[in-house]
Amino acid sequence: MTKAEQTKQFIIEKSAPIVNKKGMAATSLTDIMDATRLTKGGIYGNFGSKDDICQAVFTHLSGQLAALLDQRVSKGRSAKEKLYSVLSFYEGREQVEGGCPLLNFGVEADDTHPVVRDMVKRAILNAERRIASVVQAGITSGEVVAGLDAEAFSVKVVALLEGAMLIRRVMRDNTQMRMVVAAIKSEFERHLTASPASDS
Amino acid sequence: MTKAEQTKQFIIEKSAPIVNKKGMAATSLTDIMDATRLTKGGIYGNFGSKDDICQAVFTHLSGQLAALLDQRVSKGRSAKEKLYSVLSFYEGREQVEGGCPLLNFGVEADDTHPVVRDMVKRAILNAERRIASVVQAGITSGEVVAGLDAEAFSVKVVALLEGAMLIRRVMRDNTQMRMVVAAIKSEFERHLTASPASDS
DNA sequence: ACAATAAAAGACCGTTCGGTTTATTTTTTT
DNA sequence: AAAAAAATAAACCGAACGGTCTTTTATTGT
Repeated sequence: MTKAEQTKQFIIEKSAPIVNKKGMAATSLTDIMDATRLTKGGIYGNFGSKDDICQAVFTHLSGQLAALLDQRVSKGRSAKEKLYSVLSFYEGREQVEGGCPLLNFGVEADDTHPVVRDMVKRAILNAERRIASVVQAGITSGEVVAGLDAEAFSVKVVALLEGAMLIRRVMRDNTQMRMVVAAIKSEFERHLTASPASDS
Repeated sequence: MTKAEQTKQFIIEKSAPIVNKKGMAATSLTDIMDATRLTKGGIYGNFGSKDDICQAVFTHLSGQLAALLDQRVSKGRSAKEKLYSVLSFYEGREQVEGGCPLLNFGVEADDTHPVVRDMVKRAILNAERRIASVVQAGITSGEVVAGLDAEAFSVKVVALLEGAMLIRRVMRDNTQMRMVVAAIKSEFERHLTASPASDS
């Protein structure tokens, strides 16, 4: 990795929590200068504009999130384990500093930044697809009954979790998140086949 | 209503859609001047700061939202009618210009503005209480089975709707909102008593 | 080690920001 | 209609904004 690439990555990583918390528009170049201990020259030598930095930050955060979730999915050996591992990720105290980037960037971009809005759109679809794949694999393997609509279920799960993350951030309390996760588990379990080889 | 009160209300109403869309920090005095066709003097004679305007805007928007929802609730004659009337409100194409103020202000304020964050917190609790009351009344009247936990159900409904509103705004498509509303209805109906006097 | 090259520093640009102040106009009260 | 009060206009303030450009400092290939 060349020096420029290192610095670019460094700027992204140092800026990410700030942009995720304060928002793209409200984050100033001075904020980024303070966080990186770099001057404007150093920053604008690596990025064309503040907007470029913000987009790179979102790509970084959503990629990081996707990697963490994929890891959870691959860790589980059954659909139930995979789903529950993902849910425990959300139930646990805040994964990404500043909260869910899909929520943060999505709300800011929806009316002001079509490019980022489209990036968020894709990220949401990926999140839904991740859940739907787990469920669908469970149906194929016979672990989950075919009556569960994988698509509809994944939409519900993502909407519930995003809503719960908003509530958790505003309330500064994750009891409602726990309730939501419990409700998802309960609904999922209603659709498990009564097979003998089920654990826990 | 005195002239000052009129002007104040006028500024709030003209600013509301802008602040709701762009966010508090990203909305400039110039934006508000353009929208109201007033100059800085006219605005600062009625408000102490931009922040005061933003807070008044949130109070206005959340109050308006609460009134619309209360109206829906009072319109229905049964718990089912009341709930479905509320759901159709969300399912229908966008009630407040710029999207749900709880979502917009909540996401912006959570890390940057404790005062507004607290206002959003109260608004969310009110929204949950509204749903819970409808369900609880349904249980009391015998329309809904006692097995349905009114509190837990209302948390789920609010989280689902907020998540669905995020998705709708980002996607610019409300098929997922429709799926979410359908899922809420389906779950609610599973908890209706099998009484004879049920309509539709 | 030493050029050639890449990267970062820091002064500088015009613009816009939120907010203040004074002067003027418009309401309201008497 | 006159006096008092309230509301608005418009010039003005310093600070901060995003972005550019030239100079200085590191890095890199040879």
